[in-house]
Amino acid sequence: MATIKDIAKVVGVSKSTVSRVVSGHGSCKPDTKAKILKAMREMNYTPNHHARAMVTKKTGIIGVIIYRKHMPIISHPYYGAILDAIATETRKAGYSIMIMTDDEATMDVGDQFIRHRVDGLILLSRVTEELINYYQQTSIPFVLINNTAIVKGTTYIVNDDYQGAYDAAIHLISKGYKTIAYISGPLEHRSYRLRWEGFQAALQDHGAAVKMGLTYIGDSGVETGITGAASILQTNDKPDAVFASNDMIAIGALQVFHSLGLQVPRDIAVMGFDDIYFSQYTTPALTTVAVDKKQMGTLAVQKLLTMLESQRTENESIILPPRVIARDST
Amino acid sequence: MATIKDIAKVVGVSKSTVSRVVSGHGSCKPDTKAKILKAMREMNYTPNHHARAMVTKKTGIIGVIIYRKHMPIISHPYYGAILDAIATETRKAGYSIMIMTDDEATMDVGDQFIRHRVDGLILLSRVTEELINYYQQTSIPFVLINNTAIVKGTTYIVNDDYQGAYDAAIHLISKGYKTIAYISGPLEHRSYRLRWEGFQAALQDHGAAVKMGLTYIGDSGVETGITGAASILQTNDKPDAVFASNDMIAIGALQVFHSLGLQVPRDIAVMGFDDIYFSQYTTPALTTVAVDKKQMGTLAVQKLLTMLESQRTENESIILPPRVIARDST
DNA sequence: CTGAAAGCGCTTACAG
DNA sequence: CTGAAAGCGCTTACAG
Repeated sequence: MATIKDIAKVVGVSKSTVSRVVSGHGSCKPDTKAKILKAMREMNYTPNHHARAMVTKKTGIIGVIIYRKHMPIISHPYYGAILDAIATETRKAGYSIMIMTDDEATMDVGDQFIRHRVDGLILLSRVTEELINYYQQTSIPFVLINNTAIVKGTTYIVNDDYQGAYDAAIHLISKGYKTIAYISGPLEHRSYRLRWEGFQAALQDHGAAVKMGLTYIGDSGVETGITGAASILQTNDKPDAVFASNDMIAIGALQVFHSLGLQVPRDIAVMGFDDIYFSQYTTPALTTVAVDKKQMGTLAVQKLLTMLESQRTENESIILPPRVIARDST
Repeated sequence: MATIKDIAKVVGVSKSTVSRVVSGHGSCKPDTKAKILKAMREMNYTPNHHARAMVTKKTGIIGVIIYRKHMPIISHPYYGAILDAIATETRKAGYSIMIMTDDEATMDVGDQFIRHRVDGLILLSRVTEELINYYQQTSIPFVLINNTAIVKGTTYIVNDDYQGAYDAAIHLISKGYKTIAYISGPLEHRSYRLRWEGFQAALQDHGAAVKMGLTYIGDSGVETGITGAASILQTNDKPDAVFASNDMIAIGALQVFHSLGLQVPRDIAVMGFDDIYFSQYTTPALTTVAVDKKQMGTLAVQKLLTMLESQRTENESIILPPRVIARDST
């Protein structure tokens, strides 16, 4: 692989001069510049990023960590959509991304990123307080997306989960449902807890019209929807609607009802949360609360880039407004 | 950030000695080793990956490029699943991955990876002959997954698309369907072309029992299924089954039939290809041909790692066997 | 077991 | 406009 030194020798100039034309910093006489450019092309020169990173202290890499309990994760319809936005936005800004996933909330992926001296970090999902404290003391700038824990002094981007669930409940109530069951993801996670609280608040505010059915709390996957829906059906007080705290769960519920011969929404309505890609293609199409996943990813890199430019960490909390999408399952 | 030099000074030894204990190469007297380790911990030392890469000529990074026409892509249920396997397997081997996507089949993402001096590359999907030639002359080892073009001298991993489509047709025929329509992704891509050929071959081999319905060729997304299904329904000779060359297309078709009040599979059967995660949750659950996406990703990194260890590029073609998954849509 | 030296491929003041 | 020098943080023979 050709180096700056090789091409300097061929052209008959110093490495410094070659470096100047390669990087574009500093001036150079037009015709020697032309000669250098030509040699670069002929010798197939490509700058060594590591050498450059060593001296400039900038790597142009931003690390992305997804902490989550269960695989698969990159392809996950929620996080994957955020990743897509992150990939697009970083690329636009000339940065590269390095992605790591970790099922345990450990620090060794963080350690990897420190070794690589990434310019900044974006952390998704199960980011605990302990983890945040760890990253804070590494002094590398980071922004959080849909973090589990809130720690002050950090910049994070979340969806307004409380409001979204509140709105969802209102939607259901306005449709005339009287008994609403609730299937939830793990309440340790901020988002599921807020959804749960927002939902309850709405029901309390409309106590006369509606009552809470059985609540089933499980994991965040389809299986939870399956077992949850099954157990809900066994109560004496059968609900006429079920709210699932995410679309995966809702999809599981949909399947159970279908296999049991129940008609959705006639026999029982189903509503989800997140608006993942496939929710529009379920049968019936799923009513849900849309989370602006693209915006989350895009804003995260923009905020991070701002921090990198200004050389200092901000602490800003961005709470994105959700939106009820009424489709055919309610 | 503490360097090897800092800790050498504190402990009172040379950088060389510190380097030896950090890297584990070379010997060191137990108690000076202990002192060094202690200092490393106290000073929060983390090796600089770039400095190391410079001298060892190994970066421990493998680049992953997904060439595809349309976004989103990381979250794509087919490629995302492969990415998950790649992420898991590389991590297991102590490598990091850097992911880039490109909607145009250009070389500049390749250029980025050369700058980073990645140890190897995994290229997914729309990898044209031109692109492969380009990567071959960079002399960086790579393996292809589900590549568009086949170029000899390369290592690639594909699904046996011909056989899968053949088997799919047999499945449909054995179920007694008489007229089968076909909705296809772009035939420029090897996989769609082979699926198309395999399907036709099976029909020819069983000419007496079945005939081909309308063929609709479009893109690879859900919309193609929607427009394709709609146009198929307008033929005089209505099919009693439709084969979609991927699950996304099948899902689109399913939706159209549902919205038109047709019962699947009673009025018309639908079969897909790929077995993406959501296919098991459609209504009715989609009959499809499973592609071993996890295996594709895992084998790709294993093959690449072998090449890296042996210091030479292999050329091996791995054709994974597909498997018909009969569910409720046929 | 340990240190001095050279070098990986670049950039960045500093002179001229 | 251009070059010599120092340095980024490591590793790797080579001596001792």
